[in-house]
Amino acid sequence: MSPRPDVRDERVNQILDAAELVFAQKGFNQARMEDIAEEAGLSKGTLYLYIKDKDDLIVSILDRIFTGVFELMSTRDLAEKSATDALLDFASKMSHGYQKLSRLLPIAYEFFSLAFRNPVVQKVLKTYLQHYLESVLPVIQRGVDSGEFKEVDPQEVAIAFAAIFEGTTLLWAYNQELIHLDQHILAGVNLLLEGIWA
Amino acid sequence: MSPRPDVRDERVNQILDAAELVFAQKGFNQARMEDIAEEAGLSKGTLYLYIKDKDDLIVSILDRIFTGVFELMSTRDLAEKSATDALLDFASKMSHGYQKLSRLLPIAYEFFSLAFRNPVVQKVLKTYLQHYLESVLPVIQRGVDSGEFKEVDPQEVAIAFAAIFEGTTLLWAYNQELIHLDQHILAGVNLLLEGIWA
Amino acid sequence: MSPRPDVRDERVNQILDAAELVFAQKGFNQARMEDIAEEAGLSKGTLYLYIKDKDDLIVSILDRIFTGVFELMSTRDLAEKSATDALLDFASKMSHGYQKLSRLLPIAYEFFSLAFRNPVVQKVLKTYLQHYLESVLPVIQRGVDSGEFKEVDPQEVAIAFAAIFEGTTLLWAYNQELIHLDQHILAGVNLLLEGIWA
Amino acid sequence: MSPRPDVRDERVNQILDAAELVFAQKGFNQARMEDIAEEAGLSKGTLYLYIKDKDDLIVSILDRIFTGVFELMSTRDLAEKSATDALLDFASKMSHGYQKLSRLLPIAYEFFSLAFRNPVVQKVLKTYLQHYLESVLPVIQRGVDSGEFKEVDPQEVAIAFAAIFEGTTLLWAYNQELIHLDQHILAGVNLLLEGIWA
DNA sequence: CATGAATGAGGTTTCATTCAT
DNA sequence: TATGAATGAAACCTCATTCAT
Repeated sequence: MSPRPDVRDERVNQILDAAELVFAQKGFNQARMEDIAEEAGLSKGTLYLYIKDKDDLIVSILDRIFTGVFELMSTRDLAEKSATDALLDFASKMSHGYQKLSRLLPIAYEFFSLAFRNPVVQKVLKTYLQHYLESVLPVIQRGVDSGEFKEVDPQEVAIAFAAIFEGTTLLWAYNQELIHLDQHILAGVNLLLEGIWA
Repeated sequence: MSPRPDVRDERVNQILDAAELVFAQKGFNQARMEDIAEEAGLSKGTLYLYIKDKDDLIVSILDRIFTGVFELMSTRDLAEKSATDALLDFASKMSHGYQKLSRLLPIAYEFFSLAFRNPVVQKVLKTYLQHYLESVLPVIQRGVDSGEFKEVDPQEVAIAFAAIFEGTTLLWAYNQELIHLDQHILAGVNLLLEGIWA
Repeated sequence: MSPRPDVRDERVNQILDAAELVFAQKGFNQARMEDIAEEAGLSKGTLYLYIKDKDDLIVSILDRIFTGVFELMSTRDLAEKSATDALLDFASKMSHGYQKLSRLLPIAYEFFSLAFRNPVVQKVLKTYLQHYLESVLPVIQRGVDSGEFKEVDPQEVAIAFAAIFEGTTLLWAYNQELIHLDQHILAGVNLLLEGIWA
Repeated sequence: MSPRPDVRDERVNQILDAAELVFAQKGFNQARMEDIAEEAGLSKGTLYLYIKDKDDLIVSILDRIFTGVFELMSTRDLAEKSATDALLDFASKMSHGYQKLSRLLPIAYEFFSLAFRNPVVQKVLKTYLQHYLESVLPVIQRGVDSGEFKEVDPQEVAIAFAAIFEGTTLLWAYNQELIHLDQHILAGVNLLLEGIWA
């Protein structure tokens, strides 16, 4: 309808794409706004038509990442399966998702570090954990209720699962020769499942 | 040779202590050399008598940390116990060690992030994983050999254990209200053990 | 020639009105062209259809101001009065005029400052003084010639009058609680008149 | 006593001298910090060891100016003279002082302009007027009390005197060919005195 | 051994101006 | 005529590092 289709969303994504790439390559502080502008195919000044400042890029990138991951964690279609299959499916989806996001790992750890002194970042991460638990806890509870699992504490199990995801990813991050992300996530998950089967 | 031969070591540790503190509080990039000097009770110029430059502090701090953690991982006294008890002991020691190092977590994640583009940091982290595996693999193997554990792949189990350590720590890092470091590490380890007992 | 021949004048005044307001509020350098555009209800780009550049606004505004003040200083109807009444009338008109222009004072002092390094501005101010003297000198001379005033130097008196106007305004500019513009201008003028009456 | 005599005061004055010069030549906004550094014979970075930021220079310069002018306005030795002589002496001192400060006039008017939106600057100017009145009012009152002057309102007279000082200076600022600072201040003051003599 | 004054390269951000639509 | 997206020069300020004392 409007003469020029709204260019803002396009530009913002263009800039966030570029920022992700440059941050991953150089780290947040070594990344110069000019690098990002160049990578985005825009000029330095144009960046500031669409973002507030450099820090703003952090929150914007986090938002985009988690929006994607939250969709990934949707458990709509897990209800019909056994708890075990639902967890395995979930694990498989997460492991694929993490692999696709792997280019963002350097950024991720920088942001984790930031979370210790930046309340906004901290909040985003807390929300992430919350979402995760809301997705997984009911499935585990269902397994316990149905007698498929032992009488475990669902929250402890959910956290152990999450630890396997995050921990394996972290190990993989610093030794990609020794660790194979989906294989070792799957192995870890299976070990946990062995531990909770009735 | 110099009048007080160990004034150097004393000063270096003084500086690294200060750097750890300031890095943890402000992050590597926001930390000013002047902050570190002040925290160390020295002057800016004096710092440069004992360190090469700011980047040098990263490697020096990592070295100090891992020297400590490596001692922690020594398995000298694990040989006489059952594999299960040995792993539980190990887990308990690690969980305590991590807790003591928790003030360094913000630095740790910054360094993980750095590992993606700094070969020296990467090497330190690889060595760490190597050390860990060398400590834990024989214990697991012993458990398998003695029939205490199922016929699992020791490396997969070792990595799952490490993932529990690192992953729980990471989760704790961003939600210390929900996660209790040693309780949830212990829970995770127990779940894994349940999964591998014969 | 163009469909609405005087849209240009209308737009230019629209822009100068906006510029006066914004300059007075923020000062010349803090005023952004965008602020002026917004205040004028136009777009940034449109401004440049009617003005050369930001500096051009200074001269245009000065021109408009002095055109107004020159009309104010017209002494057409002073000829029939006594020199004293003529001067009092003149003072009263000026004092009213200054009060009406008071919203422009912040700009005025910025322009005075500019006069020291901008020849165009300097010329405008010199012309202003010239105009003033041409209006007032004959009246004073008439007062001397008619014996209404002592044998004073008309130029010295004219300058003292001007100093009272400008000086009181300046004092008022930085203490509007203590100084009341027309009251203190009138008081000053009366003191001067007392000094020159024969 | 101390190995290096305190260098701070020296540097600060060095910087303020340079800033006055550069501000007077280019105006506050056109003056680049680098210009000031160069003029001061220091490096850009060194400036910031001694001043907070560019704005800080404004207040510091004002402070230095007014400290000087306040000393000028001291009326210690005016008590023994007739009120008329005291005022003439005062006027003469002020006129000399203004002439010496004339290089700062471009700065002064820029600061006057600033006063409209900067409370700190406003306060400095108000204090200045206060000081002035405290110096001059008692002298005028004495003249009234002794019968040397008519029954005038001392405050109105004081303000008229100040207006003559400030107004003549302003006129001189934009036409130094037509106006001669001390001659025309003296003339103005004499006219006022003629007006108030009993 | 220790100091801290001085340096200056480098990065973020702003904003006057242009021009395709 | 009017727009507003895009540009890029320019300037403030920081801070790691050096070196004379």
